Amino acid sequence: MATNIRDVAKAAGVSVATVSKVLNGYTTVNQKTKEKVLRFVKEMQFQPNSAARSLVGRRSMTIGIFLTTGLSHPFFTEILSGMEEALKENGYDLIYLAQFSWDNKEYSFVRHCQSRNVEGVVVFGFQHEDMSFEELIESNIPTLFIDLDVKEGRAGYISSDNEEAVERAIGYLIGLNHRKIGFLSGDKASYVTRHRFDGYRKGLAEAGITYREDYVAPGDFSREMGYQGMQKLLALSDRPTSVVCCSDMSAIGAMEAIRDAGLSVPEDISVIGFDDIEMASFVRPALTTVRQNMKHIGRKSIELLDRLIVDKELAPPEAIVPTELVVRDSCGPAKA
Amino acid sequence: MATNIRDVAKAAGVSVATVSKVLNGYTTVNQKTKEKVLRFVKEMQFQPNSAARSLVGRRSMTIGIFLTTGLSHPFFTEILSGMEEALKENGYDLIYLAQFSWDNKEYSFVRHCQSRNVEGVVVFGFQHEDMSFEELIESNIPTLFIDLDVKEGRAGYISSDNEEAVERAIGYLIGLNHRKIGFLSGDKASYVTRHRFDGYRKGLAEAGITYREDYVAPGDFSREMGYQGMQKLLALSDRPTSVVCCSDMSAIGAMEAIRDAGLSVPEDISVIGFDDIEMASFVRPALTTVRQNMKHIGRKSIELLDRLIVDKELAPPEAIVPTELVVRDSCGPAKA
DNA sequence: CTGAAAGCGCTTACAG
DNA sequence: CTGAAAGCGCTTACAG
Repeated sequence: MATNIRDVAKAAGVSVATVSKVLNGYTTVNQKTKEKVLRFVKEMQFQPNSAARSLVGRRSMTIGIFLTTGLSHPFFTEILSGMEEALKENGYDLIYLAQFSWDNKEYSFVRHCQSRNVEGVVVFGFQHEDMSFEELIESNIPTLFIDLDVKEGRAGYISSDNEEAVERAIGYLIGLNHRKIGFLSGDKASYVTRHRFDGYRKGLAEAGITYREDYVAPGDFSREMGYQGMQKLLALSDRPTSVVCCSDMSAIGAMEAIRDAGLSVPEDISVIGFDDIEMASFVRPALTTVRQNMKHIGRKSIELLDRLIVDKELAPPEAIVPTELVVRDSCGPAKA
Repeated sequence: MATNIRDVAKAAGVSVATVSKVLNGYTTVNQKTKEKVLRFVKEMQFQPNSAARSLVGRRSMTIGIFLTTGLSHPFFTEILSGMEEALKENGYDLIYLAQFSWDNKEYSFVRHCQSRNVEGVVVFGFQHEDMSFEELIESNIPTLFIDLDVKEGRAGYISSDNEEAVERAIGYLIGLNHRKIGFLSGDKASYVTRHRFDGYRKGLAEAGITYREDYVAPGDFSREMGYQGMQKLLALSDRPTSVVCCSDMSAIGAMEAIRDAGLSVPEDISVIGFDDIEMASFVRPALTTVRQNMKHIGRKSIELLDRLIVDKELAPPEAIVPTELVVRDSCGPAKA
């Protein structure tokens, strides 16, 4: 049906081996021959069968993607758009191994990758306790974790600079004379939450403010838990005048709780979000938040993975991406 | 490295052919043999190399996806989550052919599909005028278009019932005594806009209302154009008391224009959106809108495609998915 | 019911 | 510089 290497060899009057060599950039082939072959390749729109190629041990040029959340995680969308660019630039296609599910113990993700001849894997949405990555690490498949600090064998990771981000947010609030600053936590088990919490403590410490446990409300990034967490903070006799949240969604929930308590943002309480999702600029007051450069993270994750794939000796990378504080209308000076 | 069919054949003490046969469900193999083979397959976690499989003409179990928008289209996210389920149920993996770009004339998407041995393709985000689908149609690769009425060869499509949706929205407004109903158009060239416009005219006609060209504002689904389009409508001496929009984003833009003109929703003007994106329930007033069942569309698109792949004789499908009017706070009775 | 052999489309030593 | 041949891991007639 579709043209194969033999067709173009025949058309060009050379052997299959020669066509293969020009396709693979061997320098030993004569310039004239090379040009002739290339002409036919182009004319016949020949594109080598990737299955045959990977079968003989050549590169498959596919990267697998592995998510807890499914492809539809709102957040992942932006990561993807960054990945796309880098994928294209480096010649990869992206394969989503839909067959996999964690709960199926009979099934091995690693085996699936191998059966698909995937060259590398991006992993997103997992926490350490979710599972053991042993099999993946031992398989030696180049792997890049997003937002999880795995650095072992041929696996590295990339994440925002979560600690510095919150530290800076705290600094901003302190500049507005806040001293009573609450923290609306994300999922406790999560890598990013831990680092954001570290940033919180560090920011406080730098300003000489004593850490108060009751100023930290539990959460899980959701709007609902943001609402509930904020209610707890509001119930305090000596309640905070500001709060930094581990996600925009929970910040939005917090703002609702504040409003429902008859208070207002930012007059009574200042709130800072995290992520800068689209909605952050839509809510009223528009949310001041930490912008994560997810697009960059997506692009970089592919670039790092590519290097890991190409260079077998490369030490696993560890990339920390700067964030940006986007100041909008949800923070104001602390009430005296 | 990874175990192959020869390893399990050896372990089970049978020939490679026999292993292959049990793997492929041949009924000619002895029950005992079959069980033995299966035991080793499981024990050794054997998973056949998909490259070798597709090379011999067996199914590759991959579906390609083809988008104008990139994977990160906010809308596509929900479609994907529906696709995921159906992909899993039917044993496919999803491959995103990142290498492709429309502007590259040297490059053929069809050839890329062929070189990847993709069994079917889902196409999303294109309009008729964007390009010619000739090559794709002629290739006879089973194809499913989302939101574009291509039905030819082995290509079919799926879309929401756009016409009925707007017709019903109009009916709802008429029930609120509106007679002056505007239409905020989406991209003129788009399939969905055309059908929504048809629904608009039909809804009007059913209520015996004369169509007025000046009640139709141009747009492109964006917030900005929603804002501008609404401004045009507001400038009319005899302005509409309500407007149905071709997207939630443009409805949000329209609400801003109304507010900026010193009017309010729904007291002065009622507005209806389209899509029911997450933000629709966040804006104030919460947006009454047409909910598209994108998840169902995603799931169904894979199911239909699977049938098309499996049954070579199947006529190309055409699926129209019902919508739902989600009533929130952006519509009220027409002012007398 | 089972297995030996050919072949899918490529690449890569190897010989010339 | 070029090509014949072996082989990647599988499946499928075919013979037994």
